[in-house]
Amino acid sequence: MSPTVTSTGEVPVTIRAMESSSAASGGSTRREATRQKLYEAAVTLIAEQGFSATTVDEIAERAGVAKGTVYYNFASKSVLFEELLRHGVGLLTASLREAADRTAREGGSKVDALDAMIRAGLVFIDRYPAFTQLYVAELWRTNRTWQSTLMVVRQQAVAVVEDVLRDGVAGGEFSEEIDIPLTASALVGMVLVAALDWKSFQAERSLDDVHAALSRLLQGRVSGCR
Amino acid sequence: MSPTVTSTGEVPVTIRAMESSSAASGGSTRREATRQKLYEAAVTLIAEQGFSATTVDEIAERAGVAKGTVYYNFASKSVLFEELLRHGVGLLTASLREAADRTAREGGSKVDALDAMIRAGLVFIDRYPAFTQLYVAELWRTNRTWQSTLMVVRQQAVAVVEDVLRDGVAGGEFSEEIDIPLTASALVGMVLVAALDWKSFQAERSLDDVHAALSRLLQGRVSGCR
DNA sequence: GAATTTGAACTGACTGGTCAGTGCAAAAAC
DNA sequence: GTTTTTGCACTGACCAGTCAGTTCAAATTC
Repeated sequence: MSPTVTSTGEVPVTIRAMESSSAASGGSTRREATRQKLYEAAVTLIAEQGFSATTVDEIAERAGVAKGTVYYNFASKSVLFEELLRHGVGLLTASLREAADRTAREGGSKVDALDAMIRAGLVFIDRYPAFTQLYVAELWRTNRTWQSTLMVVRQQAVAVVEDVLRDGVAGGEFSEEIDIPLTASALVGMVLVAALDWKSFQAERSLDDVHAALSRLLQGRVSGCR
Repeated sequence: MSPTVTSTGEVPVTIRAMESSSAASGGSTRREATRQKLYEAAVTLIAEQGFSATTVDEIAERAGVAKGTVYYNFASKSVLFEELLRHGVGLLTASLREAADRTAREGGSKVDALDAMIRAGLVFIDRYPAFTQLYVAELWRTNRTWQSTLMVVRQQAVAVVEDVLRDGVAGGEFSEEIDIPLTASALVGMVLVAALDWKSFQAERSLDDVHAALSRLLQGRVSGCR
């Protein structure tokens, strides 16, 4: 399930896997290609309409595949959805972690790491807005069907942020008073909501622009300080 | 028969209103009380399951009312939902605005106003977690059905925050460089996501505790800066 | 003040339609 | 010759919305 391997430096966008993956590395079976097409079809439709309102026939049609194929590849509609969730969050966490690691490697501070992760988050949302939408829409639902999958998947993403905060506290860069899980949530929320609003209501703005605004907020440069 | 009939929406408070059992809170009419029960039933179910997965039969049952009553009171399932949205966001914006005004009246700064609004937001989410869940889940959906309602309703809430930021910039308290709409979104997101995580995963914590953590983040006291 | 009327509010069985999932024989693809 | 995909008919559950009929408190009449 690991995304494409990044060999060397050079802004390694580890994300490509979500789009039509032609041959390249691992088991690029025919089956894998079909599943990929189904993911792509499903993610858009479910983001637009929600899980229940999206029919399997629609997904198959959008993917250009027969309905039977859906069931040949996935046990059920909800299994398709769960695997889609895991797939997408895997890409996101890999990208966040990569940003944090790169910053560390380059000797940046923990604030730099957070800033790099904000950017990585924005890049991800820019590329996969539908997935992000869908994720947010389902995350806090009390529905038992996918609750366990969602919990796991949420924890994966938030944990990356928490790790950076923890290191920052340990290294004296952040106040010992901060509440790590809550601050991590709040930071994720900040990026998530700002980015979704960006995509939904001011899509013309550049990523750099949005990033700059969030950076400012992160560093408390909004009110007087500095 | 009666002076009570009105062709428009206006529900006149009838003479016997005081005597009626449910005089206490909002609803004075019988009809109003029923609608209230339906709102409450719908908000919980839709937050749990999503709009499409929630059946009208379920809503009626939970409200202790016959299915026909739902259709007597609302033109359709989605009209019920739209009115529910408007209703809830009305409560939220009133509460935010009240917090901002109170701070201004007491001579607080704009940061104080933002802080008071964060608290008001937390109090709201604490009281109506289901509504908040549902709101977040639907807000960025690309579905055409209620997009207009959602846009209006979103703007109402965010505008309150934007106003405070604008005043703060005008008064020199905030940097002129800040991007008002984006910062407002980000702040809303910060509170929203932190609060939802609080309710979902660490429900035992106190509101003050959560508020303190977010205050710290707002004032940039996380990283070194004072 | 008892009897009667009125109509808004409510009820729940019913209908027409939709959709997840199945089954399977034949065709492609590898 | 095995794996994967196709196409399509079918089923049984489920569900939004309807409608003919019931309830009951207030208004009206006598």
